Amino acid sequence: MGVSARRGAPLTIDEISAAATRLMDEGGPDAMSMRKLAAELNVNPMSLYHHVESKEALLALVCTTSVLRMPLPQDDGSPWQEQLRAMALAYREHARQHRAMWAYAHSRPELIQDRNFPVWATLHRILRLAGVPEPEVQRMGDVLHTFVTGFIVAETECHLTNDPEEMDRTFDTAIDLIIRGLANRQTGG
Amino acid sequence: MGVSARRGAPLTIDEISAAATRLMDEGGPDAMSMRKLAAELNVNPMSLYHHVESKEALLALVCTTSVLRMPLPQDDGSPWQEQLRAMALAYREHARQHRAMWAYAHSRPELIQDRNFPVWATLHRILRLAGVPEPEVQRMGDVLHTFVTGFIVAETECHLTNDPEEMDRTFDTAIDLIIRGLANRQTGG
DNA sequence: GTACGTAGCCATACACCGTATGGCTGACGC
DNA sequence: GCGTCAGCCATACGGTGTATGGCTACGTAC
Repeated sequence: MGVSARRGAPLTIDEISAAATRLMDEGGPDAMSMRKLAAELNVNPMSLYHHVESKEALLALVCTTSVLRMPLPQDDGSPWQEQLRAMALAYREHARQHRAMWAYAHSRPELIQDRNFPVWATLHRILRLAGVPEPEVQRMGDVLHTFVTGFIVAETECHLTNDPEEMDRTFDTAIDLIIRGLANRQTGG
Repeated sequence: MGVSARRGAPLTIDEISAAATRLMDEGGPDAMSMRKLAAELNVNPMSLYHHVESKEALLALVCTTSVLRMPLPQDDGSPWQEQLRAMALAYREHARQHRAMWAYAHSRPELIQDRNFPVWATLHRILRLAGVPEPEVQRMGDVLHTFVTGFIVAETECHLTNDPEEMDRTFDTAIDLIIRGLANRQTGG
């Protein structure tokens, strides 16, 4: 029923999403233009709008599907410090593969505010493991998330050193600071 | 020599910068279009380019002048914990007044990477006061900056709670976590 | 006074953007 | 055969940043 004149098969949302992700990764939201995307898919720009409500909606889709694919550390019985570090590293790796997407997602509150993403369950689990009392889990989770996110955005946006070794040391310093802050909730000043 | 036909006085860079800041605060970098800016100043769009190299350069100017105006805590002899908190609050206040600018600045590495901004001297001073050994001051400063920035971006971009009281509690949790992490550099795990 | 350089300004134009509108085509149910 | 509708697309509108080149009026030199 009305397949594209220039293509054999009809468009699919997955195809669109994949191409959009590529354009996004290559040049950010400005480079991901509906026209370029259509050209890439060998389709008229307006055809995209049969599968997607708007550019904004498409970018939201791209962000959420990507986040949902991010691997998270399972509870393997290792100490919470290890698991926390592993989770931060997962974030870091994901951000490195999708720098522009990260920056963009943070300008869209509704994409971040949603606490139903599995990320949050994992983070809260680790915090309970670290002995954070229940009424503080949500708040502490929010704080840690902003810290790790802030660090990783800074790293991927090149606000810090360019030396990879020094960068790793800085990452360790960051995680250690968080871990010490968490570990000394009772004793600390 | 060639004053605008529609205005009495010639344009000034300060005037342009001020209007650009206003547009930026109101609707972010997209709303700050050269055409709207020109209309606001009752001038032809192209006239702006006699005072400014490009939109990008103008936004860079807007960001840096604004950051330089941000008030910073002086060393009043109070404990480093107090001064650190005061500095975070200064950031917070500034971000609240210029949300969009903050988000934008963080997509422009060269605006953040410059360690000559007075912000850094103040931060490093406080860290020395907290007993951070000299070789770690720079690194720890970078880490703290990413943490505080991450938190404040999250707050101003509404990634967290909407309840102001809960927001203040979350802010305290964040600062306390940092302070504990710093205070227990030797003893902590 | 008059010629020239030039700072400041602006009209026009180009290439790009997102998308509203409305019409085409061809598969499907009846 | 006929209606419906999914999929696609041509056209057009109003927006963007800015390259180009020309206008005006002032400051200076002669």
